[in-house]
Amino acid sequence: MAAARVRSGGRPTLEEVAARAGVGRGTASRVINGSPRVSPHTREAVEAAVAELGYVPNRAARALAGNRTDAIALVVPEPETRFFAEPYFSDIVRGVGAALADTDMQLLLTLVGNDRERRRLAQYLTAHRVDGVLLVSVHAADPLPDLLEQLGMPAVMSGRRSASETLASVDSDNFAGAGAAVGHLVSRGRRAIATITGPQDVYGAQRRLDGYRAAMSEAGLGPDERLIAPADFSEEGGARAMRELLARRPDVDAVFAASDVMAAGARQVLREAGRRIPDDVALIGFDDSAVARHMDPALTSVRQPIEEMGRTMARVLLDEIAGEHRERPQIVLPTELVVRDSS
Amino acid sequence: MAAARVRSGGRPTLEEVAARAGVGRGTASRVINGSPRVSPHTREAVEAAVAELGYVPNRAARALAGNRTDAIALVVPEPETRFFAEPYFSDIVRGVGAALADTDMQLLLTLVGNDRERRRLAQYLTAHRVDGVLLVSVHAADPLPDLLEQLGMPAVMSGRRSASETLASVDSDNFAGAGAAVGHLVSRGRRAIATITGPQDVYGAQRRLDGYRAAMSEAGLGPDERLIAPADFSEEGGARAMRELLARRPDVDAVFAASDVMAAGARQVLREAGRRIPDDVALIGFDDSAVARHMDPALTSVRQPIEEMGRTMARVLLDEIAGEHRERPQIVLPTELVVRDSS
DNA sequence: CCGTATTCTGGGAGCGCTCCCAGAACGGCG
DNA sequence: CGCCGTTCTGGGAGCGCTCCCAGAATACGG
Repeated sequence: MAAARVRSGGRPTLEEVAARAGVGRGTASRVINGSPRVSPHTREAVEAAVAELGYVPNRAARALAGNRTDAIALVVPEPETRFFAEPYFSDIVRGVGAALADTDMQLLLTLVGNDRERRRLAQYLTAHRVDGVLLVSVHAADPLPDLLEQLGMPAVMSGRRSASETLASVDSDNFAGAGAAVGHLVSRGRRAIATITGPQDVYGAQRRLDGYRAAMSEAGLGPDERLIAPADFSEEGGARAMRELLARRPDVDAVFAASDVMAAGARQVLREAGRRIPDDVALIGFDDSAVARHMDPALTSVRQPIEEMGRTMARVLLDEIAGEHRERPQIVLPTELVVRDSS
Repeated sequence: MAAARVRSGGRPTLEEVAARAGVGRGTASRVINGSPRVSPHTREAVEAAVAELGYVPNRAARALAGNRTDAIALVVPEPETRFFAEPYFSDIVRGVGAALADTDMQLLLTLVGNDRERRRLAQYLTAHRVDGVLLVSVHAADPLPDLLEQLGMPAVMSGRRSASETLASVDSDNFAGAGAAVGHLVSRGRRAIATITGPQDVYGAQRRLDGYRAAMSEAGLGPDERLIAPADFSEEGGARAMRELLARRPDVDAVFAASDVMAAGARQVLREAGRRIPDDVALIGFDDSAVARHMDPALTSVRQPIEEMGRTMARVLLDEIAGEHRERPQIVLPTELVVRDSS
């Protein structure tokens, strides 16, 4: 006759563990949370009881009593097709997951759409549903980062909004990556090296252009604005930009596109114009995505250590939650040029 | 001086909402949970108080008191590179997210590795950390589904383990998809139509082969086992299989690969063998991934409605959690042939 | 107009845990 | 051997909510 109504799916409670180990609830709690102020003998007894009973702490109770949730949110901008595209999303998730594996932190996935939703989100996040927030694909005008900062919620973003980012961030070295791409083209004897840029309100895209410019002047290939065509990270945008470049500088012999997808668009146009890759025009992309590997010819591309970025973001966030380093680290991870057939 | 220690980041509690509305805690709770047993007048008062205070219920307290978590877990097999690859993961997440957007269910992302971890996972999941589980990329021998079933935990999987699946599942019509691919090839006048299969312990891969076989005999192209080459969904596997096929049936004039990635491997081999696509050999893949769109020539492929699968999985799970339909629905969503240049 | 059925409402109990305080047990020193 | 400091321990209080039970308010029939 249901002496005790089945609590929580019949799982043992801390109290039961304590009783079994012959100690008090407080002591059992101490052992489970790794407090040092427990005698070895007692500790063993509690640990044995935990094992025998298959005790797993109730998260909700913990969260309620401890005023924390042991959960972090990965906030993903839903409308951004780009972020969802290979390889970004999967790899970030994989990296974050790896960093969290040894922790008992949970990963909450939160898809948000427009700015209104983002504001509402800030409220929800603070209503103590998470201990910290991972932000990806943040635009310069995004209200969320500042909101989180005001609320004092630990947060780390991938990429930065500007050179003087106030939140903790993990970025890849877009500047050096672009430089390496241009350097490689130069070393292959290319002179009329053009670039197709990403949207300039994305800091990373800015840096790729900066890197291009710096490498060009360093190579003594003075600035020629006709070699710079703006686009928006899309395939169609890449194609359009390539057409412009061809019109303005028909002698172009290399193109550095700030994303693989734009490179794919450019390739299409080059092919239609009868230019052979890499013989007539060398082509380099950015991201080292599946698109690059399967393009024909296989695309040389600048690889970002995305999985490692995810891992690093998670680690930085965990530190921040633990109350360490209040100095908002700005981490920049190296990029790497992956040379294939297109250059 | 700190009359009340800042609770929960200073957020209002139900009690405060109730006080402000001039009602009891119970009544306030009823309004917030949409109980009908509240007078319209009272309801309005509470709703006003909620709005003024910006009240958001504390999840942990709710979970503890209500013995539910309002959270579901998406369990992702970590070692499986395939699942993480385009387009599966992103699209499933997107679909699930969309279905959950109107709910206040949270999405927990759980990456699991080997079987040992999976067993441990079952324990954690039951320790009432989630109300339900979404399983993707399940193998025939996976212990997790049965574990969840025993524990009575609501669960839905993508794909099935066999024809007689006991858990709720959402699958795509692999059989019809394969049939459509073969039918298309036949209608283009191909006769020596080969197939490169996926691992046969994956039910979906089985069904694709079944669909191929059925369509072949229907077209009067009797069975020829030499036209069937097994592989493992990998690019290298696809290449190997293609070499076999070329050796066994040099007259092959079409290949249906059970995944785009395998098709990419096959394309490589065909090209090296001097066979033109589609002139000499037509090629069709499965998944309609980015790889297909960017392949040269663009790959004809069978599209699965992955995002919709995600949405459907979430909906079925929510129903199951709500206690509806205990009959474990087996849903099969239609596939669609996307014809491009390779066939 | 009263009794009874029917709504509506307030608040006690309790979910399982952490925090913290006070008391018990132990140790070292004079 | 007694005193005080230190370590260890038990358990009360409380986190914010839901569940549920009585009691209050209202409605209805005779």
